[in-house]
This record gives sequence, C-alpha cells and structure tokens, in this order.
Amino acid sequence: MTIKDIARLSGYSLGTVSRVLNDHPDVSEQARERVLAVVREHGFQPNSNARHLKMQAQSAVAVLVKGTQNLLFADILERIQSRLQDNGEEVYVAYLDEDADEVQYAVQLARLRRPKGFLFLGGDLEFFRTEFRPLTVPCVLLTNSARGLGYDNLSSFTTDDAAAAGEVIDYLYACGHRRIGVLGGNLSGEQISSQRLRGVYAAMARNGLDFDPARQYEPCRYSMAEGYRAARRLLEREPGLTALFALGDVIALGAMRALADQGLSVPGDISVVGYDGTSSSAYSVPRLTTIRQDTAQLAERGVQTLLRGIHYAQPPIHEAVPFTLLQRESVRVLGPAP
Amino acid sequence: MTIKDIARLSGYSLGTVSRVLNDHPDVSEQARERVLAVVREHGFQPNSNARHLKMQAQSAVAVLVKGTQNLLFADILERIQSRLQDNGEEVYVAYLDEDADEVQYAVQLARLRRPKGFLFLGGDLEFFRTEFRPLTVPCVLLTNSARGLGYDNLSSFTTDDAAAAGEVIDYLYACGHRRIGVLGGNLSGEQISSQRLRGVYAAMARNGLDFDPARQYEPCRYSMAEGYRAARRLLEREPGLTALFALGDVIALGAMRALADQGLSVPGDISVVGYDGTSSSAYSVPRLTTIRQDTAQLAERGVQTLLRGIHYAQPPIHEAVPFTLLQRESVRVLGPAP
DNA sequence: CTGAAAGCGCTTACAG
DNA sequence: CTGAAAGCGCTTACAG
Repeated sequence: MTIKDIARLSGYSLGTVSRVLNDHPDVSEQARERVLAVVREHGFQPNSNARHLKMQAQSAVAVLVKGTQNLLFADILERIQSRLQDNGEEVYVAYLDEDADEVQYAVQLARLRRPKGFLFLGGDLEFFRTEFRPLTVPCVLLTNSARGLGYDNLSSFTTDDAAAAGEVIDYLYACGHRRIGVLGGNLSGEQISSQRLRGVYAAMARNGLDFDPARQYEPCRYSMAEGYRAARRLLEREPGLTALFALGDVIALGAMRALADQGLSVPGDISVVGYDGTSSSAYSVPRLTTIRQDTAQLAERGVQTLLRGIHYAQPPIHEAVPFTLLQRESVRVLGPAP
Repeated sequence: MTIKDIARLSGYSLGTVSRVLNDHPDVSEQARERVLAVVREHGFQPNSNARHLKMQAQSAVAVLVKGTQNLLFADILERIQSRLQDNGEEVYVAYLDEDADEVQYAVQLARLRRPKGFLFLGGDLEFFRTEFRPLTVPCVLLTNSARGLGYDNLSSFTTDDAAAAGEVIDYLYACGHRRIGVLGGNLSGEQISSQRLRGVYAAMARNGLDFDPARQYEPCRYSMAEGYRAARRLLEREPGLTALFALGDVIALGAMRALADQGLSVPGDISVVGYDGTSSSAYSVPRLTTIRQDTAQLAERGVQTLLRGIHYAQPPIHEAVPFTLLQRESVRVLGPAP
C-alpha cells in the first residue's frame, strides 16, 4: 500500500494525495475528504524513508544519555520521551559511557541518520567547545550550561549547580559540621561535577572552612558501586569527617551502604547529603537529604525549546531551573562542641 | 557528499561504489581500495534513508520497554543497547506505560518505521495472543515466555518465574515464616507477575500453607511509590505477617521504607524478599534478599537471537535463563515458636 | 486547485 | 569485474 494506491483508489493524482497528507492549504475540501477517507479505510502510513529522502531530514529526535547508572537521567529521559511522543516525534536514544565523547558521537549520528535535533543528557563542555561546530541542527544540553560557548543552535537548561552545592555546604555548616568530605565527579574536564565543586569551594571559603581536595575530596563515577568504594577510601584517609556531600544521589546511596558496613550510623555518626532528588533518595533508610533538581521543568523546557528550534529559527536560550534543598533524615544537627 | 561524488572522485561508476560499500564479492581488489580510500578521505556515510528506501527495511531495531520505573529493565536495556551498538545496529527505544498495549504500539511502529526487529522488555501475553499476527519481522520477548503462543517469528527468554517465586516461598518457610504476604503485579492479564504468583500458590500449597489472595496479596505497579502504598495497605489489613515477598525489587524497596515508617525493623520485626536482583537491592540498608535474574544472559541471548533471526530465517527459541536466590540481610530466621 | 514530471540517494538485476 | 539503467515511495516546483 503506497501513496500510488491511494491515488488510484481515490481517483486523484499522486501529487494531490501527497498534498493532503502534508496538510497543504491548496487542496479542495472535496479532494481532502475523499483522500483521507481512503487513507483511513486502509490504515495507510506513508513510508518514512521515502519521505525523508526527499525532505532530507529524519523525523527522529536523538537523545544522548551520558552515563547509564545515573537515576536522574532515567527520570528526565522518561519525561522527555513522553513529551516528545505527545508531539508525535520519534525518539532515538543512545546511552553513552560517562566518559564518552558525546559530541563526537552526535556528529557521527548526524551524518548517518540526520536527526532533526539533539538532546544531550549531561555533557562535557570541553567536547562541545572543540567539536560541536559540524552540528547544524537545533540542540539542547541538559544539566550543564552552554552559555559561554556561543553556538547559535545550542540551548541549555541546568540547575544552578554552584549555588546548589554552595547551599548544601552552608546548610551543613549551619548544622554544626566543620569537617566535610566531598564525593563524586572529577577535577578534570568540564562535566556536571565541575560547577558543583566550584560551589563547594566558594561556600567553604565564605564559611571560613579549609578545604583541601587532596584530602577531603574523592572523585568517582555516578553509580552506587563507585560511591561505595569512594566513601571507603575517603573515610580511610580522613576518619574525622562528620559529613559527606555526594555529588549525586546514586553516589550517596552507595556511600550510605559503605558507612553501614563500617558500623557507622547515618546520621548518628556521620551525615550524608546527596544531589539530584531521584525517587530512590526518598525511599532510602534513612531518607536522603539532597538537592532536588526539577526534572519536570528540565525535561519540559528542553523539549519545548528543541521543538521550537526545529520549527522556527530561534536564538538559543540558556536558563537555570530552580532547585530545592530537601531536608530529610540523613543530616544530624551537631550540638555545640564540648 | 553522495555516492555519486565518490564515483566521480574514484573514477568508478555508481554501481561499483555501491558494491564496494556493501561488501559485494565481485569487485576487483583495485576498485575496492580506490573507492575505500576516497570514502575514508571524505568521511563519507551513505544516506540511510535512500538506502533503506531501496532495501525496504529500516536498519533500526526497536526496543519496547514496558514500565518506566522498573530498574530491572533499565539494567537489561543498558546491556541490550551496548550489544546492539557493538553489532553496528541502530536502536530505537520507546518507553510504554506498564499497562500499555505494547503489541499494538509495535504494529503501528512497524508500519511507520519498518524496523528490522523488535525486542520487548516485558509484555502481556494476552496482547501477543490477539494482536501479534501483523508483525512479520523477527521479535524477541524478554522476561515473559511466549512458548505457548506458537508464532514462528517470536522467541522469548525468561527466568523461570514460577520456580523462582516458589523458591522464595520455600526459603521463607524454611526460615520459619508461616504468615507471608505478597506484593505487586496484578491478578488479571498475563503480565510478568502472573507466573510469579502461580509459583507462590504452588509453593504455599506444597508447604501446607493457606494463601488467601484477598487477604494476603496486594497488587501494585512496579515502582517504589506504589510498593510503599501497597505495603501499608497490606499491613493494615494483615498486621500479623512475618514476611513480605515483593514481586519486584523496586516494590520491595518501597515496602521497606513503609515498614521503617511504621517503626518496624527489617528483618527484626518483619522480613522482606524482592525479585530481580537490581543493583539497588545490593546497596539498600539492609541489603535485600532477592531473586537475581540474569540480566546479562537475558540481554545477550535476546540480542543474539534477534540478530540471527534478522539475518537468517530461524525457528523461534523459548528458553529459561537460570536464576539465583541471593540470601542477604532482609530475612530473619525465626526461632521455634514459643 | 490539480496533474505530470523530476529528482532525493541509493541498490541491484541485466548486459557485456 | 563493471557500467548504464530502472526503480524504491515520496515531495514539490512548474504549468495549466
């Protein structure tokens, strides 16, 4: 069943059928009805390969997810997927390693499949800076800001990571914590973790706290397994810590497990704060105090902006979406020092 | 840059270039080298729309994930994705609601995009029974068995759910538990939960235990939030339960949180067993005793079978993949009754 | 408003 | 082994 059959069956020509299918204004009401009737009767779907061959574009939107274990991305992805589906868009999803070069992958994919647009879940600005040029379709980066890069087809939505991380430190400070360890991400590159780390530095400084990364910081990837190991290493090195700030909930969850295995109670012996506000953090024992990133808004604004960019040329948008510090059960208020 | 340019640049004809690109045997070594050199030099990628238009098929493999909150599927999906990628296949992923009609969705997608094959993560046999016919490409169903359906293009790989669920009940019985509640899935349809429930019934019977679903069973969807609520409802109705068997880890995690909120300790006051063996279950406090489904094998065998089915006609395979009862920390051995 | 025709970038019999 | 040609199923100027 092709458009040709529809033409034959409806008594109109190929061209007219195509115009009806594409909602062109210059078709008679009669032709439209007749053609649509036949189309419906046979449940006809135009062949998308042929269509896209002519139109020189894929209908699909590509979503590149960086890091597979990150529950936050799973959450955002789910929302993106459903919003895109509501808009009749097809979605091509690829999971990349946390340290993979997402931009290089996108460039390849663009040549191969010509998606209409890209949505990046996580990304290293360094890659965007040096390799993004060949991408000409609308792109949106989520959870990292591309403002400084100046590409006119790249928008970004993010939590103000520096501010949020700073708020965590301020909060811990206010709760009486002075010896705070930090877990997750890494010092090199410009991944999501770098802004959070920057916020940590600033907040430590303004609270008059020393922060020596070599001692108080332990890098790791975003997974429970890595969080577990990183927490062990950090605690071995710095047993006197009273609080741990993990740069992701999955890391925090792994760390809490490590603490339990050391016979340490959270928050009795040591406090833990996460980052992301994934649903797992609300069901852990104890419930995790964490920064809630607004995944609904991130997804919503991201998809909206991408779709707009696809349909009309639009200047790029760079926006911070509000966050909340969720004070739950994993932080203890320290009494005055004895 | 099209195949035409490559032809011009290499001094060969369109046809020869195409043959080189498609690894046809009847091209001279010289032509192959010459063409490949030009292709590499320009980083040429053939236009997949044009290609598939001729070949009448998409290159993509479609993966339909049923239920977005199910960490088990996230785990399997990740593996599928990477195996498929290794094989140079493109992957189209769609997340469906847990109660959505995945077969209807697939039929639509087949018309629209003509994927080479389908991989179903979860599925209701009822839908397969009544609507699968129009699907003619190779398909694989994971985590539910399609053996009884008799379609020759549908394979399936699953854990022996009935046996595994039975083993959980046997284990709880052996630990001294007599009043066991069950959480998750539903009684209607033929979703994943139905085989597990069947195993529960059989095991209860063989251990001489009464099992009244109206009292001891509480259905719910696969998410922590639902597990939480279901556990509350069940415990309110049947406060005397000494153990809970949740048909999914996410449900179990939600339930453990609910228990904690009731001031009940796990496993001190009540034992909990999950199902799936997701990584979260290994990091919870306490670590969750659960059935480990072999996601690696499920993914591996699924992809392998699908790829084979795509390349050569093959009779369908229906296989059970081995499971393990992971005895961890959430079950207490009850002393002899006082 | 509608039809006939060109063409999107490939693949694959068909000759030679 | 290679080239010329037809054709996959569409869209879209171009006439009328």
